[in-house]
Amino acid sequence: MEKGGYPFTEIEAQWQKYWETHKTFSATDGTRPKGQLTGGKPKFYVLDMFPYPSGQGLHVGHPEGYTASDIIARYKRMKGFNVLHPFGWDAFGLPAEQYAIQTGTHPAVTTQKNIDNMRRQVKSLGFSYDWDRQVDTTDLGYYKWTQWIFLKLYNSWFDEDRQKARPIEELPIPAELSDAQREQYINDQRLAYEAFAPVNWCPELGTVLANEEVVGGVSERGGFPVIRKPMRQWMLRITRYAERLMKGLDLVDWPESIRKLQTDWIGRSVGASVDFQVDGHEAVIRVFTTRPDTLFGATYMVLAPEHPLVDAITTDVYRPDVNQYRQQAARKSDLDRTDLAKDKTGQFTGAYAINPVNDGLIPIWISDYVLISYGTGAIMAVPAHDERDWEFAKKFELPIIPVVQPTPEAALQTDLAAKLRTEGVKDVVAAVLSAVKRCEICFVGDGVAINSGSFNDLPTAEFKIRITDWLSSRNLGKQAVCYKLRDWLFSRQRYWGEPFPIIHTDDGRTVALSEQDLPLGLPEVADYKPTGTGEPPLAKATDWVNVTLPDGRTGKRETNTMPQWAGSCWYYLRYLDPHNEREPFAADKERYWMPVDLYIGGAEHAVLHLLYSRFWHHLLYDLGYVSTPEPFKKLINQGMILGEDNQKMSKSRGNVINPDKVIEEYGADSMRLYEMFMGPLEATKPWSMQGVEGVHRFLNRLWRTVIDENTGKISENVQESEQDEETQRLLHQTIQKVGEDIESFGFNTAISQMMIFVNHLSKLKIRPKDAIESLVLILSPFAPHICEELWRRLGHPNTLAYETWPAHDPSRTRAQRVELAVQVLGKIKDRIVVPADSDTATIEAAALASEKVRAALAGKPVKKTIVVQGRLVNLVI
RNA sequence: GGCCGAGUGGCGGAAUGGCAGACGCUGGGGAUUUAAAAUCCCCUGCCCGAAAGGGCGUGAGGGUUCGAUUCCCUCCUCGGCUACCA
Repeated sequence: MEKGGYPFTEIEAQWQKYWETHKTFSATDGTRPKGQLTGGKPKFYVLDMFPYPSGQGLHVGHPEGYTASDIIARYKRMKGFNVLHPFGWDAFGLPAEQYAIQTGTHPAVTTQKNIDNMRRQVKSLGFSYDWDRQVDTTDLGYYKWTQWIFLKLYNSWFDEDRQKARPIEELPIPAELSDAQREQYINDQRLAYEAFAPVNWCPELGTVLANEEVVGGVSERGGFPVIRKPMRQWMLRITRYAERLMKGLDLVDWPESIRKLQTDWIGRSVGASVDFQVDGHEAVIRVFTTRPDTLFGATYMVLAPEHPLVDAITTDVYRPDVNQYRQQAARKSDLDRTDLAKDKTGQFTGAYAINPVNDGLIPIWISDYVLISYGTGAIMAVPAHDERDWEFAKKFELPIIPVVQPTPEAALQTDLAAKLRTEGVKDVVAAVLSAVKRCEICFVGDGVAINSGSFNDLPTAEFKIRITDWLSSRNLGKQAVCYKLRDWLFSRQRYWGEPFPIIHTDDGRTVALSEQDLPLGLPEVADYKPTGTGEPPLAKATDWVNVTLPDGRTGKRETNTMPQWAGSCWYYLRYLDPHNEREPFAADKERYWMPVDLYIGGAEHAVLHLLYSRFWHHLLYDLGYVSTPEPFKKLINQGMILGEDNQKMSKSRGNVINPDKVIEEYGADSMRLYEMFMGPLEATKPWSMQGVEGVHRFLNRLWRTVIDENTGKISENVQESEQDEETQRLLHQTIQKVGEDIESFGFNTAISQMMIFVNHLSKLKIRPKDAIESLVLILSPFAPHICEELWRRLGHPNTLAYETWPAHDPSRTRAQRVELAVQVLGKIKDRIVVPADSDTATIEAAALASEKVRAALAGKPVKKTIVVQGRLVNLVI
C-alpha cells in the first residue's frame, strides 16, 4: 500500500490512461506527431533490447535500461524531435517449450500469458512507448518475414571481389559441370547451407547448442553435459562477412570495450598458409601460421583428430592407437577438453612431413589441442616459440630448435627476466638470450632469426615478409588471413521456433519455398518432447511434414527450427512498419527512421545478438532493402543491479526485488527515479530500499512545495513573482546541468541537481510559479506522472510531453561575487570573497589582505600567482 | 592464462588537472506531537583538542605539476567477459 505522501497510485493510473487514450506517444512516420502541423522535425529512433517474456515477469534490471531510454525519448520530444520509441517481445525460446513438455500447455498459450503480464508491468512504469507498433517474434505475421529473410540468405551468395552479397541467380557457374555438380556448386555458395558437422549435442536437453550456449563444457541453460556429435545442421555463412563486420565497427558510436569484444570475436589474424608434403604420399598438409618466420624451427606437425587426411597418412602400426585416440577425442565434451588443457594428449601417426624450407623430415601427430574448426585444422609446431607446442613437445619428448633470438626489449618482458631481476642478476638480457638458445624457456616474442639458413639475422617482421614471398614464388605457400569467427549454427531441435521454409524431397534434393508460400506456420503436435535421437519434435507432426510439391514430387519438411537469435536479428526494422502484410517494412519508412539513433541494453548481448543482427543488416543492405550500412548508431549498456546484499539477484539467495511491490509502495515515478539515481547507468550497483524511500521523499517534498495538501490546489506560496537572484541562478544552473547530463547519460547527477533546487524552493516563503513550471518540465522525463499532474494543476490543460524544453540563460548561471580558496604552495590557507570578474591583481591583493595568508607566506615574496576563475588562487613563493 | 572495468566516509555515489566527499541513505541531537509516524532544523571522513585550532585522508609505492581522486610507471585487491584460435 501507499506509504502516505502524495497520491501517486491515483495519479499514475490516471496519466497512463490519458497517454493511452490520447495516443500521446504515437510516432507518425515522416511527419510531426498528431495534432500538430506537418513539417520537418528531425527524427530520433531510441530502441530498447526487447525482452523474453518470462514467467518470472519483470526483473528490476529491465526498467533500468527502459527508464534511461524513456528519459531520452521524452527529452528528445521536448527538444523538437519526432521520436520513435517502440517495444516488443522476443518470445520464442526454451522455457515456454520446457513448460509445455512438463504440462502439455501449448507454448503459445504460456507465451501469451507471460506477454500480457509483462506488458502490464512495463505499462505500469509509464514508459512512452508507441504501443501500436508492438511486435512479437512468435506472431505468424512477424515470423513470416523472419522466414523471408532466411530465404534471402538461402538465395544469396557472397561475391568476394565486390565484398557483398548478391542473388544466387547472379552466381557465375563454371560451364563444364553436370547437373548434380552444378547444384552442389550452387549450394556451396549459398549464405544458408546444410552441413554435416560435429556440433555440441546435449543429451539431457535433447538438442544441439551453439558454441555460445555452452559455458565451461556444460549447457548454459540447465548446466547439463555437452558432447560433440556430428549431425546435419543449417549453417549461416557469417564468416564471409568477417571483414565487413569488422570494418563496420568504424562507423558506429559504441563503447570502445564492446567494439573490442566484437573485433576479438571476429579475430582476424594475418599470416601465411604453408604446404607440407607428406613423405611418401601424394597428400599435402596445408597449415596456417602467424609466424612463418619460425618455419626452420618446425620440428613436428599436428593435425586435428577430425582432419580428413588422418586416415590416409596413418601407418598400419599406429592405426589402432590413432583410431582409439580419435574416438576418445570425438566423445570428449568441451568440459573435458578444457579440464585436460593443462595436460596435453596426442598420438603419433607414423607419417612424416617434409619441411619445405630445409627438406627436413618431421613427425606428424594428431592432438585435440588443434581445432578442426580453425585455420586448416593442422599446424606446424614450433615448440621453441609457441607455448602450446612447447608443452606438447616437452610431454612427448619432441625436438626443440630455437630460431628467434629475442630483441633486448622482448627479452626483458619475459617471465624469466622478471624472475632474474628479483634475484639480482646483472645482465638479464644475456641470461634470457642464452636460456632461449639452450631451449630452457619458450620465447614467443619478436627478435632476430637464428638457425634459419640464409634468413639468419633478419628481424621477425621482415622475415615474415621475405619468407612469405619465398614460399609464394615456389608455390609452397602464400599470405593468408584467418578469422576466429565461425559460421553460425542456425538450427535447433526444438518446437518453439520459426520453421524453416525448406522441403527435402524424397529424391534427395533440398527445395526452398517461394516467398509467396510464406508464412509457414508451426503445426500442432501431440507432445513437445525431443525424440532424444536428435530428431526434433516437429518430426511428429507427420501431416505437416509430408508434402507433395506442385510438380508431383514428394518430400518432407525441414523439422529443425531457427534459434532464438533469428527473431531478434531484425525486430528493429519491423517496428518501422509493423502491420505491413506485403513486405517486412516499406522502403520509405526505412529511409525515414533508420538508423537506430540510440540502442540501450545489457552488455551480455555485446557479441552475439549485436553481431548476428549486424550480419543480417549487412545482407539486407547488400540486397538493397535497407539504406544504412550499420543498424545501430549509438550503443549504451546498462549495468547489472545486484541485491541489497551486494550479490547477484537470485531466487535461491532470496534477494530478488519485485518491481510490482516497489511500484505499489512508492509509485512508478519513485521506481524510475531511484533506478536512475543509484549511480552511473553502466555501473554494477546494489539495490537499496532505503534509497527508494529517499527519492520518494524528494517527490513528496516537490509535491508539498507546489500543492497545498489540504485543498489539493496550488499552494498559496506559489505566486507569479519575480525570482530572487539566487533562485534565478539556481534555476538556470539546474536547467543547464539537467540538459547536459541527459545528453551524456549522467542521470544520477541530473537528479541530484533537481534535488538541490527543490530543497531551495521548498524553503522559500514565496515560490515563483515560472521557476516551478520550468522545474516540472525538466523533471518530467524522469518522473512523468507527477509532473503531468503538477503541470495540469498549474493550469495547463494538455500533456507536457510536447512542451518545449526550457532554455537556460548562461548569463544568469553566474554569481556576482564568488568565494575563492586561497592556497599558498597548493595548501589552502583561507577563503576570500571577490567580485566574479576580478582580475589577478585584485584577487592577489585581496588574498594578501588575509592574516592567515600572510602568516603562511612568512614574509617571502610571491613568485607566481595562479588564478582559476571562480575557484581558487594559488600563491607560489 | 588473456582482455575489459573498478577500488573515494558506515553505505550508494559526486568531483576526471583547481576548495575531496555534491546529492541521497544511515546514525546522532533538537523542534513539533498526549505519544508515534510524517515533517522541519542542526551535526555526521578519520585522528589530536574542552574549544579555538591543527594534522591525516581518494587500494599501496614512486613520478610529472604551483596544484593529482583525476595524467604516467610499478604493484595489490575485487568484479565481468573469455579461454589451447596456431
